[in-house]
Amino acid sequence: MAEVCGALGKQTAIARDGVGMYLCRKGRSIYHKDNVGGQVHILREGWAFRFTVLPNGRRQIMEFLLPGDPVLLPLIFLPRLPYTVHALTEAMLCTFALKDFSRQEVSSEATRRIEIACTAGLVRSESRLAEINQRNSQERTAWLLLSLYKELKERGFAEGDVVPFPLSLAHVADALGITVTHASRTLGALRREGLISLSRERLTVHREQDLANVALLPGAS
Amino acid sequence: MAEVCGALGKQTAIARDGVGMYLCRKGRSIYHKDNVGGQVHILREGWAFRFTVLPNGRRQIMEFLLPGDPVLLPLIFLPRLPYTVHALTEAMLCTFALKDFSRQEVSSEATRRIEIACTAGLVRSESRLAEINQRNSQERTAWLLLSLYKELKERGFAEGDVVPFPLSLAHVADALGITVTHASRTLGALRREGLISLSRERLTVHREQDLANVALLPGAS
DNA sequence: CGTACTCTTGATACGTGTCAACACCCGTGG
DNA sequence: CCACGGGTGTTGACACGTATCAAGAGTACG
Repeated sequence: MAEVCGALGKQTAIARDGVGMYLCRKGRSIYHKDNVGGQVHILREGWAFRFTVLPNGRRQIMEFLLPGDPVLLPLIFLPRLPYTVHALTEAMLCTFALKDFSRQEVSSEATRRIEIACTAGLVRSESRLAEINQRNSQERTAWLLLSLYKELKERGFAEGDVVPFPLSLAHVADALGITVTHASRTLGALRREGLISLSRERLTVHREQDLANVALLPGAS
Repeated sequence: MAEVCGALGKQTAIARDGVGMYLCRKGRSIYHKDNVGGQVHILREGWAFRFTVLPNGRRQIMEFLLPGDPVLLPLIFLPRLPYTVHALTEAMLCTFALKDFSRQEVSSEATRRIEIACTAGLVRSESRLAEINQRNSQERTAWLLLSLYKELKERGFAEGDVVPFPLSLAHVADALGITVTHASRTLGALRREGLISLSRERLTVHREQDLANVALLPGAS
């Protein structure tokens, strides 16, 4: 279990004793909101995304999950969560039974790390409300691209200023709350301004600082 | 401390030994995002709200806090939070030092309750992204009024179909990500349709079911 | 070689923001 | 007591951003 808890920052986990591991096809479900007593996963390879579907049929993507991310960590504290998680690409997952996280199984120090990782993740996630809700579509789009770009770069998935980008326009649109059509126009504008390139699942950020300005991010001039 | 932990559901806390208690004027700050090592509060009386201000100057109100709510409970796990909390009305707060929550001070059962309350609060809060981002202004407004109404009713603050409502238009607008002007129009429409009345800090919901329909809430026909 | 899906682009309608003016309420100070 | 001033809510005219609908090009895949 030490391995699991060590992974809760943003590093890759190492699967070991008593721990399952499986491959999930692109587009398949990893967790469904009607599940109860699910397991906690760690995404070893590939991408996933967490979303809800509203009564009116619209889908809100809350978060994209990258290799190394825990999947639905709060399940440790709550028996069910109102989200569904799908694999965005082919994904390799390792699984931990919830009972392995009981007080008897983990040290007080490990519990503390789990609490912190879980809370920090939710706080960051909640902050997205402000990032999205108070910006127009161009700013939102720039914000999404830039935050994925920076995260991927930090984790060593970048080659120069190029990062993998398996999202379709529908994913971008549903994450930002705009239509596919408009997402296309907005991305087109960012391209035409020479800020980014985006093709064949690869995103290139040509002028990071300018993109940050468009995104209205702090640290921008 | 048993009292504190018992209060973490949605009940009112009872202040006791070693616990501070103070009055906060309307509009004054309860917690500022640059604080470190703050205290955990429970809102005994009055309302408050939690928000962030973006680099572009726009304010996103994340949540309104009602009597009985813990204020920034996650401070137990994280040294600082990127939110500011202001009193919306005159507010009575009771205060707990963070060290009172250390492992030595509280039982394992109480720790568990805190973890659950903290996580559940953040999950609900994160869900607001979908509620807001995927709805138009009329639906958002109906949703906000209805969720406050139902919450207040559950906690016994209603007299019939009337609940206290100390929010100004600016609060509504900043919570929903629309302008004050437009919030006024939207509320006007809901009034004209006979769904609600709103005056002198009192909200009346005349036809709850119809309001739920407008809000696109589940449980609506 | 189709067939379905994704992306792009255009024309148009609608929702929301912006700016401005004004009414109203309320606290303040003359 | 009244006059003033600021904050808040309402309404109108207009501009702009985004959705909708439709068509077509590009791409993946059987």
